[in-house]
Amino acid sequence: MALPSSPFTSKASAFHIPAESNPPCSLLQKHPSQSLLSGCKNMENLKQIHAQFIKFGLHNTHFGLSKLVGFCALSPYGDSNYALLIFDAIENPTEILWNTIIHGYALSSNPELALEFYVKMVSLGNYPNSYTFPSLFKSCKKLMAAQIGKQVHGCVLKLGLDSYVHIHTSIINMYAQIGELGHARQVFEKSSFRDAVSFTALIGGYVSRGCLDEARVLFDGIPVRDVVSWNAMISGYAEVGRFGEALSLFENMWKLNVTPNESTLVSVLSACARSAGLQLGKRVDSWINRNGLDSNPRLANALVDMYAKCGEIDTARSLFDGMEVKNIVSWNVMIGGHTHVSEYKEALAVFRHMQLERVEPNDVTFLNILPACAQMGALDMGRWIHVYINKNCHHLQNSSVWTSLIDMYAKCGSIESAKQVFFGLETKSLSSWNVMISGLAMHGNAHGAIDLFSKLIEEGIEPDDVTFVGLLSACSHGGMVELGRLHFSSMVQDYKIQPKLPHYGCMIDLLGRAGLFDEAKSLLACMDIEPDGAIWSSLLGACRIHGNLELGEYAACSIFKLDPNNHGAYVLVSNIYAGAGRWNDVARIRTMLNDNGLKKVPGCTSIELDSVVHEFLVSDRTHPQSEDIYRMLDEIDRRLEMAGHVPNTSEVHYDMDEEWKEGILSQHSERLAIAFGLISTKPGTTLRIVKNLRVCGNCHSATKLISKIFNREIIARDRNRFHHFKDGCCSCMDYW
DNA sequence: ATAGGGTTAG
Repeated sequence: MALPSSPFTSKASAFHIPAESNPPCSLLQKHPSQSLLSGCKNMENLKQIHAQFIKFGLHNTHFGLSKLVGFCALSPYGDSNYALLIFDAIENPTEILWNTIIHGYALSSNPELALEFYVKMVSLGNYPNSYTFPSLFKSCKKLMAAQIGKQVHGCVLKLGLDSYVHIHTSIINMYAQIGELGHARQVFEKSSFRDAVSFTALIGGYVSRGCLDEARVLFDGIPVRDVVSWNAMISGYAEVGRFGEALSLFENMWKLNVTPNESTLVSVLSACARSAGLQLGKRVDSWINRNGLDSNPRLANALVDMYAKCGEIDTARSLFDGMEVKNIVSWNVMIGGHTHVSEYKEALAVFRHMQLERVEPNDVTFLNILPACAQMGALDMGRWIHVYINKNCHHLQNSSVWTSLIDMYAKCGSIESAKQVFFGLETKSLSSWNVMISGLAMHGNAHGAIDLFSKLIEEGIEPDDVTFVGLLSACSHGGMVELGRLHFSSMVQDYKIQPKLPHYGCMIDLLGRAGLFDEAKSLLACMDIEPDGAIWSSLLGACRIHGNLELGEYAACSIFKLDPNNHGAYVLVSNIYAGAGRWNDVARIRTMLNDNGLKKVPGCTSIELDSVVHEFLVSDRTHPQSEDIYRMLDEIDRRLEMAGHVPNTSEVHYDMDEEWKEGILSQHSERLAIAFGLISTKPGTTLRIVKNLRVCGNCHSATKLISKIFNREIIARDRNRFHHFKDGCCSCMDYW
């Protein structure tokens, strides 16, 4: 096999190469150390190549140095400090070297250094040329420095360089992205040549302002469109949620045989993801496979996201599991995918996996994982994230993360920690006020929620509809009829906020619980939207408390029209019949339930221990420590009995609560979780449990006693609210 | 040899 001849043997040695002159390129391009640069993927490698350059004397040539500096300054694998090190050692850098360094800084996260170096370059007597200015405009754009940009534009005109196509386009791009669309348009129209690139630069300005129709007119006017023009338009439509137009444009592009590239496919898959476009998404997937692009990390991420958002979580998961290289986006995609379809346990598992692989989470990770912690009551995990953020994210700008943290603490039962985060915030976003108010409401601290609302008003912040949901639910949980009415009418009259379903829901719940059925009915009658199942359910619940048979039947019928399989409604209406002694009707409902084969949502309670969430179903024996748990259950029963607790077995026959027919009361899921908590934690530790259904009356009174007997604070979240059990009492004052 | 437009997760 013939080896390629070295440029420095025989023929090459005929050339005399002076140290400071540029040798013929043809020779150097063939040199092994030269071709190594194009395959260089990290700085270690670069330093070896640098050594080779020195060995062959290339470090004395501006050509060789330009190549080295170019890699260090421009490559994503480079290192601008190393570039500067080489650059500073050069006695008289050429314009090319200056341009390379300036370009490198323009691409970096410190684009102001590009401008600094430009000033230095000129002050040392070098002349900027057509290669210098595009980097300067890019820097101005990144810095949003309109004034400096205009000054640099002035320099270009003075030097007569404005007709260079690269400069011309970078000026349009700068003005377009900096909010000076008029200037961009002017430069564009004054010039004699307009190609796809300059068109697209201008289009970008319209797109970033959301002016898609103006952008489209320009796009349609491009003489010869290239793939980037298509991408700009497609991603523009996708960005503002005009998915149909984004996707039909993509179909057009496909028909015209323009080959999509990575950017096109990423934008299209994201549009599919956000518009449930599974069919097209699958076609794109198979195209990606056919063209061997399936190992492209960005495309793989986009595919996982698309499948997850289109409901094919299992396809998404198997793609994710099969990915050889996972980056932070991959993990976030996957965690978000599970959260999106309410698979919170899976989301937490993926996050734990990510921790084990030592992948650093970022703000998007937190925004995806914190709601899963909140849902599952995974307080330890939530705390870990909070500590992590305090330790590692000093420059966290994303206020939503703080809001999510407050929400997580509140929903995990740690309202004190929620308050600490909230009051520690320097700037409080409206959402942070909102989650804090709802959090206090959830915990039954109605006065706290109402006080906080007053504070918000005092600070001159305008509340929104979400604020009022929290406020009204506080009134409802606290049974504050007068205040509820007041705030409801103030919302409409003073703040011009149209009540939505949740607002009506709170009011009807409030009025119903207080037995004010006439007022509840007239509110129902004047609603401008159809009441939903939740509203009828709270009315039905109120009817049960007050034994209102007639309205209860009506509410139940309304629920069955909307949702014939609503198990809870059958139970409630049956309880109303039982209370009125209408045993035939009780039996009739029970038969209906059986005949319809209605499956209730099984009651499930979870408790977190050392960042692991343990879930229990009624009479569950699947837990590895089941034996110990049941031993503890017996102990609890024994001590409850000693304390005089009488299980309400006589009522079980007719008072069908939500865990009706699920067997022995003392094996309800919350009892198992509490028993597990008691044997797994040190005496005195607060137990936090999360139940998916409303807590039953029996367990409620039992838990009150347990808190006293075992001297434990027990914080229980049920479907509606929190119960803080302490010293034999519950914070809900038996009102839930 | 160094220079222009579009790019993903919430």
